[in-house]
Parts: sequence; structure tokens; C-alpha cells
Amino acid sequence: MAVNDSAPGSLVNIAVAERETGLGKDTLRVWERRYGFPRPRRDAHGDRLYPREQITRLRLMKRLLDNGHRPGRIVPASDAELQELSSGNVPALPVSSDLDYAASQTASTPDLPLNELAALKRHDPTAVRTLLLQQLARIGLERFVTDLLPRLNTLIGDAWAAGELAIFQEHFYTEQVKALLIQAINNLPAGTRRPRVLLTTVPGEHHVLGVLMVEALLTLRGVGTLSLGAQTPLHDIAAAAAAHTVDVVALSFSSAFPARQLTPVVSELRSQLPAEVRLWIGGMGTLGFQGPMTGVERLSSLSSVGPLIDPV
Amino acid sequence: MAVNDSAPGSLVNIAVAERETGLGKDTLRVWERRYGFPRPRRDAHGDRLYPREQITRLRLMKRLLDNGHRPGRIVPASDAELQELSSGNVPALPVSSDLDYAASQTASTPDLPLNELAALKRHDPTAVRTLLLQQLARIGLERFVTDLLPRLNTLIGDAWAAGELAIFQEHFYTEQVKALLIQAINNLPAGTRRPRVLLTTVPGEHHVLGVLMVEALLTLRGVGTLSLGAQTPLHDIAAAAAAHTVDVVALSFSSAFPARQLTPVVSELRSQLPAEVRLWIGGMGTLGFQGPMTGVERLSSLSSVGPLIDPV
DNA sequence: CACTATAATTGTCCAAGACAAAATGTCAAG
DNA sequence: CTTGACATTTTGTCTTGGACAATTATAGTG
Repeated sequence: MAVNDSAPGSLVNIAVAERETGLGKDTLRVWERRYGFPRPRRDAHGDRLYPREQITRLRLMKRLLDNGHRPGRIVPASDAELQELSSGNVPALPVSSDLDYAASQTASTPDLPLNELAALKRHDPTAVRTLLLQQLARIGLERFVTDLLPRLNTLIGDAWAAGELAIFQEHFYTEQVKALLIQAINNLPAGTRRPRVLLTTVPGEHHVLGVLMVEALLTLRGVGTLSLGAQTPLHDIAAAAAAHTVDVVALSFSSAFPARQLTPVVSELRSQLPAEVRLWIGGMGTLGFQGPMTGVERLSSLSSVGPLIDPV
Repeated sequence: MAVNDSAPGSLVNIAVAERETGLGKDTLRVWERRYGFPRPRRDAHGDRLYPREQITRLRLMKRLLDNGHRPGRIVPASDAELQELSSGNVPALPVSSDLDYAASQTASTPDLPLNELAALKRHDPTAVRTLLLQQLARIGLERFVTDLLPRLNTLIGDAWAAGELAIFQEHFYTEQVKALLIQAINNLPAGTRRPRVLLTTVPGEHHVLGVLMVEALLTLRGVGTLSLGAQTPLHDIAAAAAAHTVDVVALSFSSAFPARQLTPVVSELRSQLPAEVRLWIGGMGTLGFQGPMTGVERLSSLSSVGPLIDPV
């Protein structure tokens, strides 16, 4: 009895809840105080114990938050309503008009099938890989990155939100795409042209797919890149930029990046960089980026990378 | 004056301090209360503001903690002493004798030069890449992974701890190695043999290098692998294992993984997995793994992967 | 020397309060 | 109908100080 109870009614403490939902401990506690949800049980010591189902619901809510919904609205909603909201694909955002990361509705690629989703659903890893490879070969790296991948990414993301896909399936998909891009980049001749671009992600941002996509586009144009992976401390981004005398620092922000921190983080980095180094920011997490900041350029879409490297 | 002061005296709030040091907010606060360090300044609102130098020192201390030192001992130490401790390579651990992840002193590879470190120091990305490629071609993937990489990793880690290498240089090195391994794995025929192995990392563990190294060794032997990248929720690891009917789940833990959480996490996952699925754990973070746990096998070194896939 | 009991160390949790930034609502003027 | 200025609500994160379990060190005993 004192042993670990398995799947159905398993309980997790607040630390695990934080890690599995992406919501901070403080947030979890304050939601409980204010909205009455989540409502964890307590152990003998008074510590919170979250049932698995509440964790699942919290994950769904986190996803909605990332899409611009607000806690007060979605907490009282029923499970069914939540599902509808997220699958309904309603960003509910005061989107700044030039959204283009998601599939541009006017699909420039005469709609390719995108059978990857089906392959994922039937747990067929080989098929996912093969499909991606085929499509890459067929339409070329440029369109694969600027066109197909964004569409596929939102497709997969929506399927997950709608409960049609498990997290591990999204993980698997991401890994495959990452491996594919790395392979593609490695097969290109190393870029040497200017501007020299340093690519990375700030602390708190794990997602590195955006970085890889940009790196692919740049390498494709013969531009020299230097990739530092994810979560480089700001101070080290600046240090690296100086040491390698790059012309541009490019950062990617996913929609999971806390919007509140975007502006301060960018501003802080900007102040640490030499003035002559340009700073590009892009990704779904930059949609809410407020106002122009001097010395910071926001890439509204992947296709805007091209023009930037050949200044008029 | 009220503007942002740049590099030398830049101040960061507690959230950033947490992300950049890897120490929790609670820990930062309680250290301050108990040991008098760190001693952040305060903004107008009473919120903590950590100077850059304290962040640096905290990072160094975190590194020592991961090596088994205790806060009470290292907090009062001088900067010089800290440097000595970490570069002195003294694990100070009640190591369970069979440590082998680090360079085995009896270098089985007749010491290759390992010039990567020098190349890193002089900011020569191309040289790092070339050196790695040359060594891989020369000694082959197996020895590259089991022998050279572990040595190189500790070499780089120690150099960082000794203050000879910046974080961004370590980041760059890691990215290169990852890209190289992914490339090497992709160039091998996809594994099909049994056992089928699911590779990933638990939430909280970002480092994916260990996973890639194991994946390379497995693929080299024709074993089928399924890689989910980093930080898969436990529940989803179990779900993926079931959906893909794998025989083994393999987890990698870096030394940065909080030792306290290792046993509960592993135990929790074990209880969610079907009994017939084997669970392998490995990496520097598993050195302190206490006692045998039924159904869990700890890989004491990369070379112990081989024997496991062909049960006697 | 091995073992055990006691004490110190250490990370994490809790509660309730506070506040700034952002979102939202209101109202009037163009 | 839109725009802008202002007031209000919402929301996340930070604060303090206390508590406790789990680990590790120390002393004491056979």
C-alpha cells in the first residue's frame, strides 16, 4: 500500500508537476488559491500531490495559454470545451497581422499530402522518416524549410492539442526533423560568405528547431553560421559574438517562451552586444514583440531571411 | 544611469539567476539566509539583483556540488580555492569504485593528441570540426564513442571548470559532436535487430549527448532504436514503450541531474513500465545510484552496452 | 575496527501578502 | 465605427520566515 501506485491514480509532487506541465510552482499554487484548480491531494506532511488527470488538464491549459488564452477564462471551462478551443485552432491573439510562421493559408506548395501525421498516429517511425526524406528530395531544402515544415509543425501541434497525438509522438517527430536538417546542413558546403551569423537560443528556450531551420536557409546561401545550440547565457552569446567577430546574432523563440520575458531579455542582450552587430529574433514566441527596438530586427517569417542577408 | 549597465556590472533577477546557474530559487534564497552568499543587491521593489560575478561564482559552485562537494564547505572558500578544487579533478565522492565514464586512466587508445581543446581556445570552429572528423575516420565510430569522446568530454569540462574555456565554447563543442554523431548514425543502415531500444531523457535532464552515444553504439550493432530526444514525461516514456513494443528503455543522466531525484524518478518510471521491458540507466548522474533496484540495470560504462544486447 | 545513535547539514515545501506588467473594460471625442 | 485616454482587473512572480525529511557527519560503544 505504501508502495508506488501505478498508472491510473498515480500522484506526483509539485516539483514533478512543474516539470511535466511547464507551469511554475508559484503559478500552480496561486491558481489553486484563486481559481480552485488544480486541487491536489496532500500527503501526511501537507505537501501537494497531483493526480495524473489534473496534470493532463494542466498541460492542455498550458498549451492554450501559449496560444493567448487567459487562465481565468479557461479554468472554468469543461474538458470538452478545452478540447474544442485548442483543436478549433483559434489563436485568440491580437495577432500583429503579419503572422506567417504558421501555414500561410495560400499554400504556395500545391498541397502535398503531409502523410506524416497519419504515419505518426499508427506508430510507424520508418514511414515518418521516409516521408520526410521523400518530400525533402522532391521539393528541395529551401521550400522544405520555408514551406512544408511550418505547415507540418502546426499540423502536428494542433493534432496534439486535439488529443489525437501523444507527447512522445511529437517528440519523435521533432527528433526526426532535427536529424534530417542536421544531415542536410552537413551535406552542404560550409558557408563562408558574409554576414557571419551566430545562431542560438536564450536560457529558458529549449526548442532548437527554429534555429536549425534558419541555419539551413543560411547555409544554402553560402552564408557562414556558428551554432551554439540551446540556452546559451546572454553573457556568453555576447562573448561568442565578440570572439568570432560575427555580424549577426540570430535567436529563435518558440510559443512556449514566456511572453513577459521576451522584451527584457532581448533588450538586455542588445545592450551587451557591440552596436555594429545586428540582432535578429524570430519564431512564434516573437509574435507579441512590442514596438520596434533599435538594433533589433524581427523576422516575421522564414522567407524573410533571404532578403536580409543581401542588404539593398 | 537608470539605463541598462552593460557587461561588467550587469545585474540579473532571481529567475535569470536560476536559469543561468541551475540552482533553484529556493536554494538561492536559503543560501543567502544561511551562508551569506550570494549577496544580491535589491531593486526599488526589494527584489534581488545578482551581479554577474556572483552568478559566475555560483556556476562554479554548482559544478562542485555536482561533483559531490557540499555547500557548507565550499561557500567560505576563496575563488582561488574553488578553482583549485574543480580543476584538481578531485571528485570528493564516495564513488562506487566502478567509475568509468570519465577517461579510464589506462587509456586504451594510445594517446591521441586531442587537439580539439586547443582549437576551441583559439576560436577556430573549422579546426574543431575537422579534428573530430579526422579522429572519427581514423579510429572508427566504436572507439570514437567509447573511448575518445569520454576523454574529450572530461577534458573540456575540466578546462571549463578551470576557467580556461567559456561556456559558449563548450556549447559549440557539444553542438559539433552532436551533429557528428547524428550524421554518423544516419549513415549507418537503420537497425532492425532485437532488442528494440527506446532512448530518451527524463524531464529535467537536457543533456542528450549520452543518448546519442548509446544510440550510435546500438545502431552500429544493427540494433533498432527509437530516440525521443530530451525531457520526455515519464508517462509518455511508458506510453511510447507500449505503443512501439520496445524491449528496453534507456535513460541518460548527466552529472547536472539532481542526485536526490534520481532514485524516485527511476522508481516511478519502473512502476509505469510493463514488467517485461528492461530499463537501462547510465551517465555520470547515475554514479550515486543506490543499491540494486529490481528491473533496473545501471550501465557503468559505455563499453558495457555491448554485452547487454547479446544476453548470455 | 565496525556499528549505532545523535547531531548537523541541506534542499524543498508551505502560507499569505505584495506589487508591476499586461489585458480588459469604459467612456468620450473625432 | 474607430481612436485614444484612463481606470480596473487579471495574472505571474517575488518576498519572508517557518518547517521538515532526507542525507551526511560526528561521537560513542562494543
